[in-house]
Amino acid sequence: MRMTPQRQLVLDAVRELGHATPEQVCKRVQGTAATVNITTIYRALDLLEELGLVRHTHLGHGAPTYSAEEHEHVHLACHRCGEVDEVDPAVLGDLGRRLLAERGFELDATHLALSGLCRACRAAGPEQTPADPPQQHAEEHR
Amino acid sequence: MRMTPQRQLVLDAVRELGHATPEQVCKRVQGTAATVNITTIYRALDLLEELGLVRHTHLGHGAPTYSAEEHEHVHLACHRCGEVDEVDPAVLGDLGRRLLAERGFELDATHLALSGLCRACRAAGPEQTPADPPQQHAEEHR
DNA sequence: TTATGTGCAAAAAGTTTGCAAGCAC
DNA sequence: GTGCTTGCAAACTTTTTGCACATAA
Repeated sequence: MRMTPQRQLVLDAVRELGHATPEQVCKRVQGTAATVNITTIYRALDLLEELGLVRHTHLGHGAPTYSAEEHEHVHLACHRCGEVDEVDPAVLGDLGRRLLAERGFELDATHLALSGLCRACRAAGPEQTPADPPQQHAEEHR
Repeated sequence: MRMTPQRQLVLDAVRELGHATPEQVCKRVQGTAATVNITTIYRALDLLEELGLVRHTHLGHGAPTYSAEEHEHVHLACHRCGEVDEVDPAVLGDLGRRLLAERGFELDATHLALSGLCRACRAAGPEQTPADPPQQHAEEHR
């Protein structure tokens, strides 16, 4: 395989964006090279993932996000507002070890987010339907 | 709202299936009432979720799965074979408490799966491309 | 030339929406 | 009749596939 300009742009975009959906990567790449097709983005992401240069994480709702491999931490996704926080995998303590011992399950903590309510949303109270439904804050970004 | 036959069938299906995608729920319901439309399944699932009778969990790949509310545990999803194991939320130990204290993040451990490699896939070894690619065992069920 | 990579169009999968018809009260 | 519910068709979003053309070695 060759590190083509398109693939390099995709890798750069992933590194710069931190986490990004294929759609967002596409936008970014097209800022530099407008003709690059979304198909190429998907293919490049798959390939870069096979090479171990990027990984993807499921944040809960629709699209997975891609990030550079070096960027390794556990994601905390708020299912009220969609905010994603990042924490050191060390917070998991010996969970990985216990799952391995008890269930034979080898945890990859960075691949999926942990879901819950972020500080801001907890502070905002448990109301299900905010009186003034703040746009961009829909449940799970539908 | 009324507990219509369709909605009852959807709820029953979710309870019987344990975890199921909307598609699977639809198949099941149509076993009893063939004319029920997939649209109705989606609407019923949303509604039952608002009522707190079912919840959905993101297992990592495409479709979310629905399960009955009483069915509460942490999911371990294998990203090699797609198997989903279930464990008692107690395995998480004080993780929830620590995240709350350190990050103000209120964990809902049942909403997202933990991802990793199941015992069987670990035993099968780390080969990326099995010599005999077992169908139904694609990475993340693409 | 041979294999690889790209863009485009179309297909596929999953989900949502609009609307007319049906049913409960 | 009024309003909630359903089925159907169509739209939409995200991702994948087929194919012809371009490009590198």
